[in-house]
Amino acid sequence: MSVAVSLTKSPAEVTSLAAQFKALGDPTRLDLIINVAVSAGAEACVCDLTPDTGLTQGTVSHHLRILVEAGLLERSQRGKWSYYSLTAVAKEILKSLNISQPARKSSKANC
Amino acid sequence: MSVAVSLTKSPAEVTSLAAQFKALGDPTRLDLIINVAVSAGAEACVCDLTPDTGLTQGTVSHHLRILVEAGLLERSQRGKWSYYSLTAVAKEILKSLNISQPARKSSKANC
DNA sequence: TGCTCAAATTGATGAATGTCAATGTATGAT
DNA sequence: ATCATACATTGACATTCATCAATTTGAGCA
Repeated sequence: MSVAVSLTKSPAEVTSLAAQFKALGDPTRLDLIINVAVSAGAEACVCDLTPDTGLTQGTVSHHLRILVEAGLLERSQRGKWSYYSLTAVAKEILKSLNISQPARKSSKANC
Repeated sequence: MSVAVSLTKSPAEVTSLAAQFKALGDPTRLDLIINVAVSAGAEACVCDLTPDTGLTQGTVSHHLRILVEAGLLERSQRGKWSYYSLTAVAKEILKSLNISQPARKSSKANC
């Protein structure tokens, strides 16, 4: 019998991990994630996130979709607004990067 | 005076972090990093890494260069061989992913 | 029923990326 | 000096990607 215990990831795990890294590998998306993390209630809507990026609303929506598909953000629609929040995976990653959520932050709602 | 302490990253830090995530965001490169991590002596040469990828030697060399430029791998040439090993940053990231280095691993040297 | 606003989607475009085949470079052996 | 080996680099090509402008969807309100 083999006593060797593999500490590596399975091919499927590697693929999934790489996809998450890829999603975080764009400065705009990493910034979006961080902005969500430090937002009041740990969630933010597109209209709050868009101005900081200097990009078009459509482009920001596009990036948010990529982050959702990577399993890093969750979308919840309330009324006309879409609120994005961190998934457990994203929280884990940010924690290891020493990006915690502040006790409180001014909620600069724009919409 | 402001009592608020920013827990976010500076723009430069975000850019650098995103670059590292981007480097890890390719399945081949993530696989290379993991293979280096689990190699005997925590280092590996191109001829050992290439067969596992199923890619051309030139392509693997290309990916390794990207990982070096991202600050995730270090290159040290000894004789005809280039040995790649993890940087401190890469070790940190792998540790948070629960990818540790095994106590020992068969060194399947091909060259 | 319209109207307004937030967000998503579509189509287009230029830039970046992954890959290979081929070539170049440097090191060690004969 | 010549040759083989390990690796890096170059050029080409197809694919993916980030972005914008414009349009569409969908929800609440007058």
